[in-house]
Amino acid sequence: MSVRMRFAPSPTGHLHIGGARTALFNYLFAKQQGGSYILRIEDTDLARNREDALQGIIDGFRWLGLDWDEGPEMGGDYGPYSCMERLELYQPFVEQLLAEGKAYKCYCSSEQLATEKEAAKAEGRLYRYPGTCRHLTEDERTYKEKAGADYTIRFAVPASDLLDFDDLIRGDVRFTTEDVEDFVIVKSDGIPTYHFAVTIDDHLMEITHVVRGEEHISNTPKQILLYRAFGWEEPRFGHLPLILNPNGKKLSKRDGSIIQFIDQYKELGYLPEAVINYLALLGWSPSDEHSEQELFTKEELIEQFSYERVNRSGAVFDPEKLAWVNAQYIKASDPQRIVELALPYLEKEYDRKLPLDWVTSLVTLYQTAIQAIHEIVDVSRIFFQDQVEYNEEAKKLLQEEHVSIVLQAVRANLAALGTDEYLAPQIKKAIRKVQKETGYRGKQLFLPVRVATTGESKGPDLNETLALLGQDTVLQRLEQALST
RNA sequence: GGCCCGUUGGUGAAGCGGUCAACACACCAGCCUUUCACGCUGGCAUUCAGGGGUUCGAAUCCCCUACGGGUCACCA
Repeated sequence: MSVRMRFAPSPTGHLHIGGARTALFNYLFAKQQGGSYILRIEDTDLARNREDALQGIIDGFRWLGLDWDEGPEMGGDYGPYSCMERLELYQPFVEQLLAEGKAYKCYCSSEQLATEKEAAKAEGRLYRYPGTCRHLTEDERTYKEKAGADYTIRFAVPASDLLDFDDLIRGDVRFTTEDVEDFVIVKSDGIPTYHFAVTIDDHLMEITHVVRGEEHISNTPKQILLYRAFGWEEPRFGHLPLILNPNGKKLSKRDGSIIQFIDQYKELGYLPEAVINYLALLGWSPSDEHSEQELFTKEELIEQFSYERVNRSGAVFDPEKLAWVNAQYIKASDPQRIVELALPYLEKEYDRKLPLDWVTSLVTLYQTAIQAIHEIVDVSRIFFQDQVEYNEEAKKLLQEEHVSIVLQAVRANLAALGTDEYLAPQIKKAIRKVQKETGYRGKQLFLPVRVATTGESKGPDLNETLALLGQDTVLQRLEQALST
């Protein structure tokens, strides 16, 4: 039987790193096994569905390169691929359960249930739905029915029974039916709950492996109960460790401690292959002969991935390591690609078109210095300012005794260069000459020049910087510094 | 609180009964570059949450305790 796996998000918001990581760990295995990868939308919560969320998720998937074989925009033989389009498909299964006495109508209102819960809580008891409507007499039932009371449909959980499964990552996990109450499978608005829809969908779509976050581990017994009620073969289940924030807590949507949405990383200028690479390492590690490798192409990940090597404990998301991975990819990239990615940031910042060859030189200069593309803006400010701003530290440095001697000599030597000679190699020679003339070298020589022309005490290769700045600008800034 | 899952350095982790516990990020130091960054080299867990076992031998197997996390919805 061929492997079929799915990622089934609810369209409630942007694709976040936890979801993307789950999607990835499904994708890698499906691809490795030559199976199918399905994207399905779990949109049974009308109140929380958001119009643009699906598009956001699709965009995120496309950007990350997680191509799906079936699902939105792709179609497939097992469609449709969202619950709300599948509503009529669930109906017969609900009726079957009802007819077989494996499910029943529950007329308890949510207010009533809430009150019972409150009471239980006040008494320090833990509340579990007592099965009130399960034991209704025929009369009571018809009465409620006649009154037109709203109802949900609950699954009648059988008496004590072992509910265990062999988790792909954790091995044997066991619950008993005592642990689960008569849960709702159809809400009072007639829409199935997640538990119900997901198992019907997984079965109908012939999903072979259900891999999701650890928060679903305690939902698994409910789904197993459903598979058993229908006499269906269960898929393999697997539960991924949680991604934690720096405080060791599960990420919540509003957690401000880290950037957690995929589109935000895109906007900041992270490369999709870097995000994939980092996410893969969050919970998974390569085996022996690759144990020291940190950088993996998607193809390598597909080849090497295995659930046996997925960690069982939660992983703290480390933005610094992600940044490092991203920097590795930026450095290794074709400069042309980085230029194309960087150009929009610069043009937006300065609201004008910039000459491509000049930007190419600029970006190339900084390619090894940035960890994300957006940094190009901050780092290259000096090339866009009319005047250099000297901060206190710079001013102090420029006051040092030898500085004016150095700067005057530099100015003279650079001014002596013809316009067509004003290139990095010639500039280098000119500065070397200054060293001979003044006797100053190293830091004493370079720092004043850098500070005078850029206002910064650090930056990329000075000769290249001066060349790109242009002769007029450099001479003018040296002038400015000398008169400060 | 019940149930479930987990616990190797600040972080990601390797390790799967046998010399001094890989590697990477971060951090620190040095080298390189006539400057900064990049890069390179070195340092950074006498110890694997704690305590008991089992064993000639345990981070690795068993038990207990502690701690952390997840979940207990007409949300997914």
